[in-house]
Amino acid sequence: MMTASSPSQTAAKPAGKRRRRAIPLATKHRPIQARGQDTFELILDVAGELLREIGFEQLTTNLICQRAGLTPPALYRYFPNKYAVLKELGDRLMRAQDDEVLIWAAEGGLTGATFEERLAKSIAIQERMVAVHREFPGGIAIGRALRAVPLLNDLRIRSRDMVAAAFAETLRDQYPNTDERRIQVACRLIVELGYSASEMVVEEPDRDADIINREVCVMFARYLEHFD
Amino acid sequence: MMTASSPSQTAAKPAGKRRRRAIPLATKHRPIQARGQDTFELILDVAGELLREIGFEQLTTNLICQRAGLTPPALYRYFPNKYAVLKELGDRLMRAQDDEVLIWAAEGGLTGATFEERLAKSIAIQERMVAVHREFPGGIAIGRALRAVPLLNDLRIRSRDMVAAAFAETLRDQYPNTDERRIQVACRLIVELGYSASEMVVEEPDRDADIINREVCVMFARYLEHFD
DNA sequence: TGTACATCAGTGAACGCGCGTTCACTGATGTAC
DNA sequence: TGTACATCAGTGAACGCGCGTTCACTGATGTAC
Repeated sequence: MMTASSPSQTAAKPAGKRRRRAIPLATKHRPIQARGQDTFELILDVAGELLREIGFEQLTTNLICQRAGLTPPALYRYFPNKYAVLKELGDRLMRAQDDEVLIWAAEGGLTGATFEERLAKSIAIQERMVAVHREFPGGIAIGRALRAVPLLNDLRIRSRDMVAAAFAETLRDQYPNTDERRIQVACRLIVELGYSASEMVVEEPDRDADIINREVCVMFARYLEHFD
Repeated sequence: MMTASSPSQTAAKPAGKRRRRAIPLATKHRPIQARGQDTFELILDVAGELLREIGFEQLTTNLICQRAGLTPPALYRYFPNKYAVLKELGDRLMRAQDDEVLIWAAEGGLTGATFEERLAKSIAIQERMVAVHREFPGGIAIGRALRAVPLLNDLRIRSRDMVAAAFAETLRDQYPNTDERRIQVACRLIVELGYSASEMVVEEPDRDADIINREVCVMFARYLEHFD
């Protein structure tokens, strides 16, 4: 066997199922002084930049420090590991998305007298989502990481379900006779597919962004037309 | 500076943008004898298993070897690195999906006299996609990796576009007056969202799999109802 | 307005581990005659 | 049907690198009096 670090190895484990160590994600100290807050933000900025350049797999804490002009213990003061950095970035990206959606929902969401009006509102939020994703430094790589890393995926799903719940709230009035569970699933589905479509747009920037945004919204609108 | 491996370092690069080394993905030798083929398959099986257990980030060549009862050079004989293993798995998963869709398309695809008939056909293929994903060892983790690793993402997109092209072929007859570009985008979108929905089902197994499958197909069907 | 002190923030240098990779080698399989 | 040889397949052992992490320390900032 190659590794023998385990002290209490009783019977030779055939090919040990490595215990999935719980990766701590919480930030350690939040900075108190202004200088520390700058460093904290610098680390996140640099991490986003590096994510865009090399992707999250190649990302290491050492590399972040090097680029930021810090020594490792400085980063380590705030983040226990690179996943904590990713989580903070993921939190912020999700929150940025959530905020846009909640504002949009508070302003009426999908309500509109005609099909065209509702469609326009749907396209508006879809385009906002794409914009948020694009403007966020390293947004694409963060989006990918959110799907790929199980721990972060939970984050993504919580955000999506929260948005979906807010969306369901607005639909419930419009479709009072529709089964509650169906409304919920439909909302989760619409939000998930909306995210997918915006990632599709962001990942393939040359390819028909406007058509994709429009068509996916047409899809949602047609679906909701026949929803009850 | 921490690293100084570069011999011809002229002016101190401020914080060197690491050159993204091209990762070789092709398998090296394909095995010739039966024994070698078994080893090749064993490596892939074990890799799939490990992917399911620990995810692709924690996956290492050493770990695959250990679990498979091989020494590293045995793996290294066939695969230059873990990405090559992933690529082979990704190829196979994509091919399994493609095959299902192509068979389905050859058998008529979405054609049907009534809305209900077309919907049923759509649900059938959607459920097949979910099944393929589920039955494939490590399918979930492979799916995630396909999105997260840029090199593999290209693979995914090629597969999707191929499927979309086949799908477009069937739609072209039904909607002779529709703009060609719109047909293409719509097909890419439908395929992408179909994949997303099936991943959603696979990732959250307890949650309303049947409803999700049905609703996403209703969405597509309503959309296509008004497509021309 | 200045001094003493507590706390916050970051440094410099080093560590152990395990990952990817390689080398020279042995053993297994197939084939020519 | 057996032997010699070429090629395929896999081993054992080791390597260098860089990643995550820690230690004891210095310097910066804020605060009490």
